[in-house]
Amino acid sequence: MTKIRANAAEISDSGEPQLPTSMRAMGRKPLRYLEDLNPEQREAVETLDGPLLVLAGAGTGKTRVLTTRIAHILSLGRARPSQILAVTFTNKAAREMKARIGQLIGGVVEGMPWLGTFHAIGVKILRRHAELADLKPSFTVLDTDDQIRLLKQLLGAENIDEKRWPARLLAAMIDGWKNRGLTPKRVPEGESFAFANGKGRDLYALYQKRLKELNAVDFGDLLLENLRLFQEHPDVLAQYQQRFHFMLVDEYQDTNVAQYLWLRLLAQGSRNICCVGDDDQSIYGWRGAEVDNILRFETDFPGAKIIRLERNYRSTANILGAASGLIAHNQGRLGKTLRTDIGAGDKVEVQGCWDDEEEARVIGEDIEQFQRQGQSLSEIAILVRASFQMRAFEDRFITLGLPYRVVGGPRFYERQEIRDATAYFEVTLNPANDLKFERIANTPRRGLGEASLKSLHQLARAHNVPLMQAARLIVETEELKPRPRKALADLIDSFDRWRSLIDTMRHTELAELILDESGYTAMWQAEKSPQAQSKLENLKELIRFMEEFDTLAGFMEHVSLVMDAEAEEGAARVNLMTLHSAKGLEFDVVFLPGWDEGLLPHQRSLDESGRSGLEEERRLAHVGLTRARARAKITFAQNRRTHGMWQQAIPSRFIDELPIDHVEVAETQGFHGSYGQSRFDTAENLFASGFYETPGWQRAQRNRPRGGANQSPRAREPITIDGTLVAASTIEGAGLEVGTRVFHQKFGYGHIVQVDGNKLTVDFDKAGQKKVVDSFVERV
DNA sequence: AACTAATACTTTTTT
DNA sequence: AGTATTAGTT
Repeated sequence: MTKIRANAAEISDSGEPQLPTSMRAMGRKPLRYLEDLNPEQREAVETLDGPLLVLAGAGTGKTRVLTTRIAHILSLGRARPSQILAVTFTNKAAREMKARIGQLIGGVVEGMPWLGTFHAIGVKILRRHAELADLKPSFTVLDTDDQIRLLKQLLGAENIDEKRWPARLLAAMIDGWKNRGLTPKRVPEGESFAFANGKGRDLYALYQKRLKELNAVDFGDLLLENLRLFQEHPDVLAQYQQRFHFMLVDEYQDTNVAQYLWLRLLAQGSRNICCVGDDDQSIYGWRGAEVDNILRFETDFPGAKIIRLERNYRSTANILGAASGLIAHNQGRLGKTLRTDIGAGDKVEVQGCWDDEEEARVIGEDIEQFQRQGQSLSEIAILVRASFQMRAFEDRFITLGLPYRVVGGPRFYERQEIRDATAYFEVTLNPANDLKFERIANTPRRGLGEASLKSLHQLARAHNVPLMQAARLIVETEELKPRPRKALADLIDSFDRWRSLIDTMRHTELAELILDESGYTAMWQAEKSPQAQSKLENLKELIRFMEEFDTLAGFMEHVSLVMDAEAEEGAARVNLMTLHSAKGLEFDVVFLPGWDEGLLPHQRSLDESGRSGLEEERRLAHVGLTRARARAKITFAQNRRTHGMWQQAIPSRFIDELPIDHVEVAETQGFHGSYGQSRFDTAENLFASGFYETPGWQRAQRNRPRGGANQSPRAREPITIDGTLVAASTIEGAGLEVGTRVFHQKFGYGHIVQVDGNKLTVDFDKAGQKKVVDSFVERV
């Protein structure tokens, strides 16, 4: 078989003289890279034609399949690098793929122009056809800050009380609509009502209008505008359909509706789309990811082949067994059986603690123990559900003198000083960028306060010109008091001067000049707070990062999309992070603290999304367990401080769902709580008095559909766009529609005013309008 | 415009 | 409880 393929490679090889020599050289070798794959992986790499879904469980070599597949396509000469579309979610994943393809084909991967994040590729396409989207090719991409700032202005102009209707909420709603591929016109009436009594949709439309005026897009637009471009200009779509001979998608379970539609349009060309993902690792439902996308793959892409990667190369049998047993409790899944050859290993440890402090103490001691055994600290991780849990560990590690690092946290580009600095650069390049102008107009303080900016805004709106233009006008008048007037005039002069230097001065020098002359560096130097120093360091780092680009404009293009802090590899440290940021990573030893009911199945997730929320929490737990190679330890606390108040906690139901054979309940030292030796004793005692007794939980249990493993994970109305079925699933709890009279344990009687999937907006007779989950109400 | 007092938050996070 | 943002005061 290898031989036949090798021949095929040679034949097509000669027909494709454009291939780089390194790849051609590879074609002659009998495709050695295939020999390192197991049969399923190999099939996934070699099944090139038609739609393919690779269900890759945790640790089964997902990235390897993806990268080898690309190498394979190239070496067979089935496509040139520029004819392959490969999308990931994060820049990190894209970088890693580039590096690994480089290793495979020997050398740097030049000319994989279409390997990148959804957003990066979206920008690229949109810039090429900006005019068709009513934009100039130089459009800017707004970050979240700008987005909020803009919406605040809009709300102000519309006289909407920002207290009652915060800009953040509107931003989240608009984001949600964009994630679902909804333009303002298509926003359902009912949902529009959820903001400012029905103004939601109009505000969205207004916001889009302002974006166009500013020649800007937000993150959501990158996909949405692409979609519109493709739908309204079939010739453009056809162009890309013909270009992309092969499409590869990483983490398919995380795609949202807009991304899905985008992929589907493009895939109508070659039909060679390969999606890799794991429905059991879908943990981003709350930000628009549709598990249904992966569950429905066969329907969406008729004739699709599905390959399961079930051989795990990461964890011991006990860890895998525990994780598999846990995830088996989920109903809406395609189902996989993970195997490993690594051996049984140690059982998963479970230990109860008195409170979160003891939890940190116990884990700290364990880590020191491992350290004495020669375990590297960088191979140890603590994975928490919520970031507030980190504090107890940080406190403990500081007293122990145990080096640790917090993974995740604010990204480099999101830091205040970086945003300020780039705002200066942006305004230098593009004076019409009002949002950035506003951001730095009075930073550092130069006497341009609220009042001055307000007059400026008025003038800008009256003349329909950018703020910078308005500023030029206003300094010629008596409108402002002398002091702000002078400050503004100086600022305009400065920007003009900086702009005149763009072509002559080296961009890094210019950047330093701008930060110096604007007084921005001086501002931080004058501040004595401990953070000021690190902010100055970050600014230096920013300039260093700029070296990698040729021009200021080139740098700015990348800044909002591609920049993030690189993890400095120093001395070995214990890793502390959330379960979400742990996805895709692996460690020898993993600690999973806080498996408390209400924290690991997070209460809010349960409240807001009912059973699908519970299942997502279970997937989160599963992701946590499968990060471990050799050892995993789960802990829970009996007492936990929630917003200042001590509260009793009970062990997570997930602990009881772990298969007993793979688990060992640890002796608790110094622990004298109300529970005995067995975790089941505990659970039973707590069953009698705790969460499971609440009416909501019981009702949720009762409404839970039985049987049918093929049940969809979520009940909701089908989503259609342009009559295209986008996300259909079975509709449970039928009969719950607008107008239906319902009863709720806590809120009493009311009638439904809006249905959004399993979320209902109910107007209660006594309690007023509330959002509730369908399983918590009863028809009356 | 800058300080202090009061008030409102508090799951997860990428682009 | 603790912080982060905002409103009110000087």
